[in-house]
Amino acid sequence: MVIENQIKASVTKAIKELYGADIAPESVQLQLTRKDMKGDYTIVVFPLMKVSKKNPVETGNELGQFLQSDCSDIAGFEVIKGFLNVQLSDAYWLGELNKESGNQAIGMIEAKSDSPLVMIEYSSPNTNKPLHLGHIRNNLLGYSLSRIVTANGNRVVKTNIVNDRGIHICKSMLAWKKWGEGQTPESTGKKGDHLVGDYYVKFDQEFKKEQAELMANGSTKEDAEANSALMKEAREMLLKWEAQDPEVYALWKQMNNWVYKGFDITYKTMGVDFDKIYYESDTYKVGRDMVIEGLNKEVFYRQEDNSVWADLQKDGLDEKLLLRSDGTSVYMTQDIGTAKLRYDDYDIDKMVYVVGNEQNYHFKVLAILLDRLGLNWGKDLVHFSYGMVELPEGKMKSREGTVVDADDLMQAMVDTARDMSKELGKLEGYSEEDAEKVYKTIALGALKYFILKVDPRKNMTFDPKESIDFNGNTGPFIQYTYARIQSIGRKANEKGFTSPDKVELSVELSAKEVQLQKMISNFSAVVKEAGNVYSPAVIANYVYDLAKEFNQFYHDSPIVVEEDTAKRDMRLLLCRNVAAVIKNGMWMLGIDVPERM
RNA sequence: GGUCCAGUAGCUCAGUUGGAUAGAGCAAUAGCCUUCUAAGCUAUGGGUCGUGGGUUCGAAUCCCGCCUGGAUCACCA
Repeated sequence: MVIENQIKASVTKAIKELYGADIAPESVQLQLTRKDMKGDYTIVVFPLMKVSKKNPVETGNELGQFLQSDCSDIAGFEVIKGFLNVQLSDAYWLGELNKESGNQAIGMIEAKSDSPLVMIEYSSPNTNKPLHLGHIRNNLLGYSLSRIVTANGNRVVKTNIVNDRGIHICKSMLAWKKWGEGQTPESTGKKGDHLVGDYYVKFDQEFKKEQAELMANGSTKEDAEANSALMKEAREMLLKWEAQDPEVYALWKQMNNWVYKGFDITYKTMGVDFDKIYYESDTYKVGRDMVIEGLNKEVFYRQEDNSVWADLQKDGLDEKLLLRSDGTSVYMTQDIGTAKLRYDDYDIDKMVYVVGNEQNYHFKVLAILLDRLGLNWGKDLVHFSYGMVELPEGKMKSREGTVVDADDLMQAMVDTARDMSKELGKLEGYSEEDAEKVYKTIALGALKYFILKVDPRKNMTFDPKESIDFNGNTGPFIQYTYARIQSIGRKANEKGFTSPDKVELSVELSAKEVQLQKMISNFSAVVKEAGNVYSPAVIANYVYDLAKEFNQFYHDSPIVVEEDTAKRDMRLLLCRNVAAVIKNGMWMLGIDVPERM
């Protein structure tokens, strides 16, 4: 904010004139005053005692007096212990209010054609089972990040790498072939991803059965695993797939398509999308070529058994396998290939991978390898590393059936939102269809906010009971605040009050009103911060605080019913700006706000 | 064992470029709807900020040791 620089400059000047010392304006410790104290900005006096050679209170008072006469926006000050609290004039805050008047894009910077291009990868599902709670966190974080990065004035490409090949999908295919009796999503009425997931589970069950039988007949665990006929069949299927055996390939395509159709529904419900989707079946060969190229350039080396490695010891890491001795590729190879394709497709300035923190090591290695292979953004790639989602009873385990399915969860949230809304008697006069849209907005708002408000780096506990709560620090609370403001706008219109563009600078402001305007003025700094540290949680917490603040203001300040025209205008404009900030903040979280709820 | 991350109220979480009396929500208790949406507002109780040292005018925040939990160090993805 401009005012901050002004105050810092003024403090610098004061130090020069009062104590004859030179200090750098940036060294002035300036912060927003604690909410429970009087004042707007606080200057920490302690560091200045060295040059003032006086005690903190004296220094503070002298400084305060100087500032008040030097800076016209400063209306008063107060020194408490070693802190100089400066109070800005109402006129200053009203000026700030007028400045953002009618700005729907408040807090957002528009990208230009030469703005940095940021590619964000998220979601990255396997095609052998439906999406679950862990994927939800990934998708919501990725999508929100894309919005935050956009709001910071960058061009953004959202991308998804689909892990569509490998032994896991062969397991589902094999199980379907053996026991599926030709079932399809159409014949069963099941979502394709769930149907395929069922066969993945089926494979595992049959495999376990087989293992138990082998061990009952005297095999050791190791032998049983080595002699598994099922596993052998799955591996053979993978080889056939790699050789593009027509039958296997056709089945693979068919089952993957079922899954994609299912995923599309889930993504749509979740409200996320992608600009460009990559498939591992297209990228793994490119990766192999890249590794061979690196081998020729002697960036990598080949061992006697024909496997290819990267030596990372001078980077403080180990050696890393890139191609198996049989020439097939590993995970790392595929990521190199995907990176190469993206590099060719887009003029990427920055690449962000939204992937769980269990892969920290992988991305550290990937960054080094891409750099060695000459991809300019490789070294600076961002691994947006987020923590796991745990349930109150511990980790999700598919074997124990404790995995929370994404579709089920979202459906349950919508049902709860509907019940709650009907019970509260809201949305009377809405058509069934419109009401249903609002239920969905609230349900998804609750889920998204619940997940995004937590610092992404941390593991989080997901308690279904809590997530479905719509009171307190929740998405619906914020949505409700927005709807409330919209309602005020409608009431004002009914009474014929046009929302003003400018308010008079002579209006007196209450502490709450100043506080609200202060928060609005701070919004763009919050957006910047969120962009710098890649954290939707920063936005989430800010928007919550703002909504909380607004509700307090709302509670004891008449708005539409205020008789004083100037005051009413000021409050109406304040409402409008708060609404715009809430809407934009929520947009950055990928959460919609309803006009009524 | 090496590396990385985390530990804050009964529960879920904020707060770390060092600043004032560590904040919210949930849960509990007590209030507020014949003026703008009560999915709201107000009040009360609840803390050795894992632990022991250190640096400093000042430490939840920085440094070192230790304890606890998690991740990772695969010719798995």
